[in-house]
Amino acid sequence: MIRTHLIDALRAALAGCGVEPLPATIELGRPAHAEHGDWSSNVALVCAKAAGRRPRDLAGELAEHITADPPAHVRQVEVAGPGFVNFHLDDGWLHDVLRQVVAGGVDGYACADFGAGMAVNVEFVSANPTGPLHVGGGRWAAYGDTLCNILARCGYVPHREYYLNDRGRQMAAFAESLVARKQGAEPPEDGYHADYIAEWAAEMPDGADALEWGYARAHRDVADSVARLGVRFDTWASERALVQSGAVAAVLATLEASGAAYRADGATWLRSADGGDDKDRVLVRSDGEPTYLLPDIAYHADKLARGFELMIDVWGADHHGYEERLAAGVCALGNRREQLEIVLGQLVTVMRGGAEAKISKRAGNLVLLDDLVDLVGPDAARMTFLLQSLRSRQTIDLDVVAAQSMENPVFYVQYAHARICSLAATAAERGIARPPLDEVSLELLGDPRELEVLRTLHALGDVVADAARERAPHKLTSWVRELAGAFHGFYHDCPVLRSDIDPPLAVARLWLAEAARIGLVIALDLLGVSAPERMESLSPDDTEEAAE
RNA sequence: GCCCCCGUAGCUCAGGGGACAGAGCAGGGGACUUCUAAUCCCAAGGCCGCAGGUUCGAAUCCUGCCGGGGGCGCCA
Repeated sequence: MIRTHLIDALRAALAGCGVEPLPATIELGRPAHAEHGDWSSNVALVCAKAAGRRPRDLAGELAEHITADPPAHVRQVEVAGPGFVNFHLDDGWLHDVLRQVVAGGVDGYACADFGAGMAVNVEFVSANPTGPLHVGGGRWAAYGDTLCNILARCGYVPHREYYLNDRGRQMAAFAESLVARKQGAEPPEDGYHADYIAEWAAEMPDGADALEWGYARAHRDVADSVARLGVRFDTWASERALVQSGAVAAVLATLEASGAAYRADGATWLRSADGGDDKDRVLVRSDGEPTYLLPDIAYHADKLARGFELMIDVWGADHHGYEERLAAGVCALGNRREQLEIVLGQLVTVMRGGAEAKISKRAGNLVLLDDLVDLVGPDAARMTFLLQSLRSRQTIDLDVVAAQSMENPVFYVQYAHARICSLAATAAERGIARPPLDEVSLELLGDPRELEVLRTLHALGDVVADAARERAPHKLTSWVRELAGAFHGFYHDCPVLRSDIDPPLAVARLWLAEAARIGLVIALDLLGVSAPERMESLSPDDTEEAAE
């Protein structure tokens, strides 16, 4: 809105100054420092060379043009620094933001449509169905689910999928380990030695097929664990079903027929080196068994066959080397490289008792996602995973997390929401209703705290869009913490229902709080964190007890 | 040896071409006759790993080093 108007004004000014060709995009940003105005453009710096003028001179001409016929809310246009054009606006543009937030509401504000209905398959977690989910799996669960939420808000149609590697060597080793424990024996050397195997073996009915029973047990366990984080998969895709349907064999035949696969040394190879990989890779071993690669290619072909235009796979960084060979296989089937996008996340390191707990299900010493959720609750657990970029490694020290769970940023944000609800409830008790927005004197909102809330709310649309484009949900986490901070500051400095506050100002502030509530709910919903109406888990008494 | 990620305040991390680099936590000092102090405010804390390069402008992009993590199988 405001941004488009300013950019249009800049474009018109550039044309008026005889600059051509006009730049394809004109950047407009919010300066870090208040004295640089509300909005700022570097367009004079960017265009100066092509326009044959000094940046500050060009900026000055632009400022003159715009000042002659300023867009709505523009109070002053000035040149600053090396040649920035800075816009100083009146507060009205922020009052417009309040109106936009309220008009859009939880369902309509900060939505985008650039996804254009594209069907996107997002595959995440996909841990082998041979045991409960490790803490690290929670990172992928929280990330993938939130990414889907954000994509949906931008017009994509996301589909949450979990790929079950439900056949092959790992499943066999898992079943053998269950059988061994059931008989009171040690699992095989390369089997699963973690404690849960013994527990599950004890649950397993006599005469049960260990592989089938264990598979179902693990599948259910994983589904329950992610459900506690609010994650529900649309599809649990089965590798075994893919093999049994003949899809894997069909893909192999297609690859061989097209010459993308060839036989050598008794094995069947994919010409992945042609597709950007370091070297060719084995599809079928010389003993006739397929490697993981072949079913994976078939699986991704299957996703496309199901109508998805884009596949986003969320992988741990330890699978990094696998990306190019899979892409080579997918492309060898005639698909475009852009249809497969791999998001690599750095692994979670789990600490317990001062030592690193291993991730391997086989080695034991497992720290489960359920353990973390038991310890801090689903909201804090999910927020913890969403605090950081996937690019940086995350260390979760269970001892620290437990000790500091009350300091988790999630409560800071939830408290802001609870305060707004409490404010609304008190207003209702006192019979103070919010009149329709167009009858409210929003121009009374001019306190820096009030304006900061509105400025932050304005940014939400950009934050959501950026988070979707960059596959970076943590940007939303950062934003919602900012909004909560802005609201807490407002709440502290700007009384609403106090007797010395004039009714017109009180209702304007009530509407401001409502707008903040809408922003908080949008972001918390996207993050998959609850927005409670009151905070009950910690009373002041508990604080004192906790301090003892 | 090659490939990917990271290195920013004491700690955990944002920022990933734009102006004087931010937040939380820890530590120091202050604010509750209240709409919930799970809050707010002030002060302090930085060769943005190092060295070059590109640019009007580099924490940000490029190259090379150093340090940490991960990966380079007819394993999964």
